[in-house]
Amino acid sequence: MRTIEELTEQVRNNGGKVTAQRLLIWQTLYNNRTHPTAEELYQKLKQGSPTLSLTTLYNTLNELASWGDIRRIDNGDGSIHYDPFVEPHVELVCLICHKVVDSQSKPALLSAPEEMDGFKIISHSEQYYGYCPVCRDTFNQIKK
Amino acid sequence: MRTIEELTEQVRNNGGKVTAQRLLIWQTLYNNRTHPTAEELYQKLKQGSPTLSLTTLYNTLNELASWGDIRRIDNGDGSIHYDPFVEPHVELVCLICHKVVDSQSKPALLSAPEEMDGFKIISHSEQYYGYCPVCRDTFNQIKK
DNA sequence: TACTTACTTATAATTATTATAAAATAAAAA
DNA sequence: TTTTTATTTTATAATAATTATAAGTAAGTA
Repeated sequence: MRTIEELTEQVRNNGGKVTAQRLLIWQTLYNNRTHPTAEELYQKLKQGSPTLSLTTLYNTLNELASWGDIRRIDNGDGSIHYDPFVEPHVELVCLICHKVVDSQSKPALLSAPEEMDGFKIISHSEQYYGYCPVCRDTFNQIKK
Repeated sequence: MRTIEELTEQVRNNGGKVTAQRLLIWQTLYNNRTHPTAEELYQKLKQGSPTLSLTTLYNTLNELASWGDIRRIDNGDGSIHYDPFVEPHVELVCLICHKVVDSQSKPALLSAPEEMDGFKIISHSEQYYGYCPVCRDTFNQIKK
């Protein structure tokens, strides 16, 4: 995710307004490595800004996602998680409890091509699907 | 996705029953490369099996996902897409229209480690996020 | 064939996300 | 500074995907 200053420029360059709500949401996401959902962010943000609406939060998250500053993670628990850490990294996805964990392993590719099959590429990640330490026992029961 | 025979064994080995519904759903997914949603599958399946319920379809899809035979794809359009093609491959994700396209490019890693950070690994994929050919014009407007 | 347990169905409930329209406000213009 | 205007926010309502429940059905087994 870019810095607050760069995001400010991004909004201004497109005729947008740098509102208190946008700043608050940006600051809460910046350097956050916890993959929060919209609802989790909302509960946290409401403490400092009780009138903030969920719609605004969703609008701001969708906007950041369209710029490539955050990424959506579907971990299968019914709500979308957001990840402001968009540098190349490895994600581990549990097939049973749906947890998504950032791995400590280095990704195989450190840089992405600028273009692929007509797509302009902004970021990338590697995902490994399997059974987390907690669910490995369950795995032994279901994967026979 | 494993073959129908292997899935049959999988169910039987766990005290399950190979029902007409499971077979029908398995057969429809096998060799399918279109990333269908539950609803899309349901419309198709209902033609041959009018009393099939959405609940059964969801149950069967979740079951296949927990075995690693299919993978969930969140393309941001509000419903989960399912991908029975779980061999290593590259996916291109558009940040604007949320389309997810299988790339023709070879993945950087052809095989996954058996274990990573305590996870038992079943499959993996590479994802590249950016702007698809259709949305690249929009990109020029929003990414200033 | 009959029994047991797992599965399926129909229905209802839940919940995440988006649409809408009025009110508020940031930023540019006067 | 005040005014203006377009963008944004808010509150509310609507939508739609997915899951829970409970009664009925059928696969596998003896």
